[in-house]
Amino acid sequence: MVADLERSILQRLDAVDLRYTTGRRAIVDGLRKANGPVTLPELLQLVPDLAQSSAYRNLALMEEAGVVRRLVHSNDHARYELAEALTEHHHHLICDSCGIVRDVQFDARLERTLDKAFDEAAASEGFTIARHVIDLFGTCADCAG
Amino acid sequence: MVADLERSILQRLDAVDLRYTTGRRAIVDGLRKANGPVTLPELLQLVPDLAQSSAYRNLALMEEAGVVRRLVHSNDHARYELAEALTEHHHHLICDSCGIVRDVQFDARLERTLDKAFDEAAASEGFTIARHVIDLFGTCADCAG
DNA sequence: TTGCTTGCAAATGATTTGCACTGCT
DNA sequence: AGCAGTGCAAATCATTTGCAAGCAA
Repeated sequence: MVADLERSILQRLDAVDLRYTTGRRAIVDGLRKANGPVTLPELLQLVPDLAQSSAYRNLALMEEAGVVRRLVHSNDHARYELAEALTEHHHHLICDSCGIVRDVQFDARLERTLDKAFDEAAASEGFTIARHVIDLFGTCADCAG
Repeated sequence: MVADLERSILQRLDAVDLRYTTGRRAIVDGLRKANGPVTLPELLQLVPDLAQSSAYRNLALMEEAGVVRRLVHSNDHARYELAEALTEHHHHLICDSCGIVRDVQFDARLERTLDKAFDEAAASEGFTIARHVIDLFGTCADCAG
């Protein structure tokens, strides 16, 4: 499975003439280790010996290459995760109290229902929907304690 | 109806010792006129004679007062709209091509279904959901042309 | 060699803030 | 008078970029 992931990433990078360097591998590994999207400072902790500018630059390049996704929830640090094409469609649970972000998946049946409903709602405004993003805000177990 | 809105805003501002000044009224009117959340430059166009810093400052203050909501979809300008408590629960259609954002509402039945499904999904991660945000990305009628 | 990469330091750009001034109350 | 509100200009801070050096094909 991991080999598949690596191959897929290599393919995407190749397609835009980017090398899969040690630094980029380290970033990908860092993103894989985390169980949710991470901020840049968090990523730098997971991947020591990585220059901040290189992290930013490579995340941007890999975002364009379809390997990484960038999320912006607030005004401070953005968060990064592996692109859905490489993982699985999922959504986010965001704790209002501590700001942590965790992944959640819905079952396929629900996703189908959602897509259908969203398409219909969007049609009335003349939009064609390509994808949806759902953020669930609330309180995490730690903060509820 | 508008009177209700004004009263409600006044109430919220009063609660945190803010005056409902001409400038703030102008901002609120600007937000009401728009049919979707607006960026700061857009707001300044809708409300001439408003200093940029005052716009930012008052939007921030009114956000804290629960009158305004700030949305961040990308790295550039954030977008502002009236808080849902003052309007109606809705979601956003976002055009990948031109970046425009339009409001959409789902019917109450769908919203109930969503809330229930989200609560269940979140429970498995120990989260308690307070609210959800749904962004539908795609192509608007103008860009599809 | 050729060209992609990297780290450092400097630049950028949205947003914020200090301060002196204006205007309610 | 007394204090909230405003505009201007300067400061912040995440992120981006220029550049010279490193490395792989």
